Amino acid sequence: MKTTIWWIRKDIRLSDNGAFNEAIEQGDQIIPVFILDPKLLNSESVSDSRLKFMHNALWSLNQQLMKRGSRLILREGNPLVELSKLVRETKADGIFFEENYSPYAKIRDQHIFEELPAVSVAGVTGKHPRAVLKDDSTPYLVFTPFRKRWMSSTDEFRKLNEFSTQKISTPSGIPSLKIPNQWSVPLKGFPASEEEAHRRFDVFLDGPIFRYHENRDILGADGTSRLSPYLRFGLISIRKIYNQIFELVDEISANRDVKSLDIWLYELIWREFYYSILYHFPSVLQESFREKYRDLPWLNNQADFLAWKSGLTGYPIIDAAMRQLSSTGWMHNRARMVTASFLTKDLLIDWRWGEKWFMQNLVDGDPANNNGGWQWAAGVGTDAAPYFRIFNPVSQSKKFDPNGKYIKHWVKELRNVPEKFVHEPWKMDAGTQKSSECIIGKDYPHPIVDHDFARERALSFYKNNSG
DNA sequence: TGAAATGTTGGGGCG
DNA sequence: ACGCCCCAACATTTC
Repeated sequence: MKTTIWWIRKDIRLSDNGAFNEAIEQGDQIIPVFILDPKLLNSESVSDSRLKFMHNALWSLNQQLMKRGSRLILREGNPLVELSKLVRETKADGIFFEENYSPYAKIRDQHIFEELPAVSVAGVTGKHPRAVLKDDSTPYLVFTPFRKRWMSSTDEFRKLNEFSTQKISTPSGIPSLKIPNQWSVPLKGFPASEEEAHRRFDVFLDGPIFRYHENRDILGADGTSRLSPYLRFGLISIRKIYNQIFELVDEISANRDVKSLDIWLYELIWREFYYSILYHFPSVLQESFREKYRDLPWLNNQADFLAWKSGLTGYPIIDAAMRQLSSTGWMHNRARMVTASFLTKDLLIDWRWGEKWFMQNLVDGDPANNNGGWQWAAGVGTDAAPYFRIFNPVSQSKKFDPNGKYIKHWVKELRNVPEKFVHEPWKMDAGTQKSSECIIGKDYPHPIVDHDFARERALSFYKNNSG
């Protein structure tokens, strides 16, 4: 009788789960365990929404396990200590888990490999970071060639390990924390279950994905998949997503345009790219990838930072996005770029401050992608936007929220402002301010900085301070 | 996955 | 009819 431990981390699902499958293959009895790691949970970069999403996901996984005659073992503490205890208690022969790429995870897992009979299985990304390298075996630093190499073979996505509804045998009497009832209360907007993840993906494939190219940047539209938190915690397998996409491409390419599918696929490959960057260059979590931008003398004005966080900058598009983030834990990707550009270029605040604030609020916050996005926006990372690419918050607003739908949804002070002024309300004359019940400086702030001035300031800041 | 500044072209008004 | 100017529209360069 062999007993195996399935250690659940960023793969909270049963279907197409390599580590789970391996544990099932090797063991007659399976112990599914999740370990609450105080090192991670007490970090400054945890968000309430993300924690809640994770709790919901674990609750839901436990329901699925119970239906199959098993249950989730919940522990709290140092993973090495807890796993060692669990091995002693259960006489388990092996521990199986999905490989993770963050610096903390790599070191943690290294110790576990040294002390315990542990085996890891790749799965966070469709392709392992070591599998997508230049001809000289060094990692790609630019997205487009990375993508081309990544795309050059996709055969490995043709097969999946679908998990049926078979029974799972789990021994009784294994000590476990009680799963709090609270964990069943779903997070608004993102109910966390494997079923919901698959439902969302199916809905997206059924239509929106074909309009993704035209709709994805429209802030007020529902043009994106909103799968990010599900991918973040592995409620759906990325390999399954690639499998379905490539199947769909084959199916329709004869008679329909696949451009939209490609564009969405590119976004997923950005995810692969940033996991690869973090894997090969773990220090990006502490400093700019590009050395010449490591010592920029950021202004770091606390009042400006507070205005940005609270959505009170006086630029409607920025404020709408920042309020969407703090009230829902999610922000449209276009808005992430615009707000990140504003913090770094217009306010000259250290990109790491913004990165941390996003981590503290995002339901999908993940170090690899969040860091990659911020370094890109600040112009200090791999394949970053050059520093002189500065977003204009007004033209971005006019372009991607043409009728102000997104702005008016999140910035109620502007609800009666005429369309003509919704992107730049400070241009309203006194009469219009009065009739739209939006006095600038009273009901809604003046812009905290003049963009034309800020743009020039940013250009000389980067130019003069890059070593 | 930018936007401003600068350059070029061509049509139309006008003397 | 012609030259001149203006400027919108588009293209290219620059930050």
